[in-house]
Amino acid sequence: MATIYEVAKLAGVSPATVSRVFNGVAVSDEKVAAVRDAARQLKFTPNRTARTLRKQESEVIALVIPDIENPYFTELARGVEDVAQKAGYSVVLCNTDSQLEKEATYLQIAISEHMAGVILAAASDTTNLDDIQAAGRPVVAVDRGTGYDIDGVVMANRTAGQAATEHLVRAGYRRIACITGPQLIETAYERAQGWRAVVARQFPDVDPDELLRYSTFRVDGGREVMEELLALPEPPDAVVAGNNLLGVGAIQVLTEHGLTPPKLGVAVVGSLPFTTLSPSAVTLVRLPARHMGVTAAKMLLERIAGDDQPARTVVLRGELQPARAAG
Amino acid sequence: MATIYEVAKLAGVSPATVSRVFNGVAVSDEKVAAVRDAARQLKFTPNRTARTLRKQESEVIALVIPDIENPYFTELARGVEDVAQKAGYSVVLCNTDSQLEKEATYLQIAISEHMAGVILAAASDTTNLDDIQAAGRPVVAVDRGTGYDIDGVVMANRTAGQAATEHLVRAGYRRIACITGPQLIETAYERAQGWRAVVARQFPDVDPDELLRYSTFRVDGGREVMEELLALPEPPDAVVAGNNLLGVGAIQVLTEHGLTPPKLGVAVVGSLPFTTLSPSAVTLVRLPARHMGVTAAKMLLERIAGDDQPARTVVLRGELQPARAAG
DNA sequence: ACTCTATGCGAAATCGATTTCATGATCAAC
DNA sequence: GTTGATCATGAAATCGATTTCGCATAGAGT
Repeated sequence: MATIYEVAKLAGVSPATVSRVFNGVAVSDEKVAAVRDAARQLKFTPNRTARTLRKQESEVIALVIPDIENPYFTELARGVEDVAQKAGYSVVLCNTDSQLEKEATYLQIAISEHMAGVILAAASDTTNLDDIQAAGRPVVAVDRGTGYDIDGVVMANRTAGQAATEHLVRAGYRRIACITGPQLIETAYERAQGWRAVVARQFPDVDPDELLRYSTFRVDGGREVMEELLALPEPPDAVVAGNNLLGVGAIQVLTEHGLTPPKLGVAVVGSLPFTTLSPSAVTLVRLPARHMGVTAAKMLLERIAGDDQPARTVVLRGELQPARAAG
Repeated sequence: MATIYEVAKLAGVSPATVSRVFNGVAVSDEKVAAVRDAARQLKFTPNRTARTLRKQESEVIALVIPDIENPYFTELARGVEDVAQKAGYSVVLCNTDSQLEKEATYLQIAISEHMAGVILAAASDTTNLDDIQAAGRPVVAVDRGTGYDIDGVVMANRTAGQAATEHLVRAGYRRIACITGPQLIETAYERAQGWRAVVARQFPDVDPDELLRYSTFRVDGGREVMEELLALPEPPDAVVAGNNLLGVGAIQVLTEHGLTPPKLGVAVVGSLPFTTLSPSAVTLVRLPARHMGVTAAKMLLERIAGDDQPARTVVLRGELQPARAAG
């Protein structure tokens, strides 16, 4: 690859002038022409590494997420990418598998690669952001909080859990279970709290804890606890799934048991983009994951540009999509 | 962030020695201790940008794919990530949306950021790799060829299409359609060719072109052409879907029409990780996407390490998973 | 005892861009 | 016509690591 020096020599100017041409600083028309010409001839592309080293900032943002195989997060990623790309930034997608150690590694890399900023769906609320804050890199939290006072975009989880449950109540179900993710993950906990509030009000004689299951936010987790629920002496007649993958797992198990929804009512907090049930027999509270990504990316870009207003938290609401009777 | 100079000063050695300590070059025990001590005190992390500039190579590899929202590619990404991460590399995930222009931009970035190599699922077979080859960066093709003589990992697409179709024949279906991706994408074309071979042999009186539909590799594409097929004067009694998303779209439409498989036979080339049909009424030819990622990453790492044997192509076979009778 | 090699280590060059600083030219104002 | 401001431009410093080069010391070989 040609360097700025070679371009300078061919154009008969100094390297400084070449740099100025490419950065929009005032240069006489004739030199601009000469430089552009030389650059074209040599197929010059500025070396981003050198530029980053000198400017102490790169046009790369890190998106750190716990599970790249979850469509919820890829949809989020998609939103981030669209905004970033338009602004001339590229996105490094970092998959942590919910492991704090992997997450810490990626955050270190973000620092030592001088990345412009980080969008983080934290593996846990004990994630340590001291170093990256000390490095002055902006961080925007998505989906979950971080324990730091930083910008964030989250879903209205409690409301979503509530809406899902209420809809099942309206549909006539009387014994509504809930399966959700790890208790330590706030999204899992809050959605369950939404469910709990409705159940406690509507069915005061039911012991909520019997019908509540914490699991992983994965398909196999959903399968496992759904089996447990069905094996109860008095099984539920409906279930609220705390995220998309749990929903998939639960529905799989139900189908295996001949309890295809709506025989047993199912409401999912999240979307099922690849479901083959259609028109859906399942109630969804669709979460605007892509919109979350877009919002977070915009906020991050503002911070990168130097905005230092107090930290903001944006809360996005899910949208109830009621089950239609199966066709 | 502390620099190597500050560490050197605190440890009472030269910056060169600090560098040597961190790169495993011979240094006396006492100086090693002093340097490590100083580094710990200052929380020193080497600046990767400076290192990349000097070494002309970074520990980052680019994974360029056409659709990050397709679980097939995220599974692939997962395989790449696992291998890369273990080898100390991080992965930049670049989503091209099958647009040559976006793809070209990302390839330029890979060059100008001195990335160690690229794993590429090309947007089209006209992708231009001249620049990146001139830059001496290794490229491994995945899923699809590139028109260049480089390492690659592909699926046995024709065989997969054939296996899917043959299974439908064995299951008694007589009028088997095929929906696949854009004709210009070799995976789409080859899978259709597999289908065509079987149909031509088994049902010589059928005009294959009437039952073959090229579309996009997306859910809406599958929906659209499935509707078309059902509207035929003489509709098919089974269909082969050329990838996972087409399969999802097709099954959605079938469900809407009350033709839930196996009423109308469905075989999909690919996996349906988030399907809610279970035990599946759908025949799958599962493609080892993750394995493809692992293989490609290993090949790339070998090239990065300097291996210059002739280009290799690895072909992976799908695995037939017959539909079980619905429970 | 006298080379000869090996080894540890610091000084300085290097990677390729950006940016500061100094210089000379141009032009307006009084 | 002198002063001052503005502007284009080049030389050189800078970002922070790695690496070459050369020197000094230590140990091996004859």
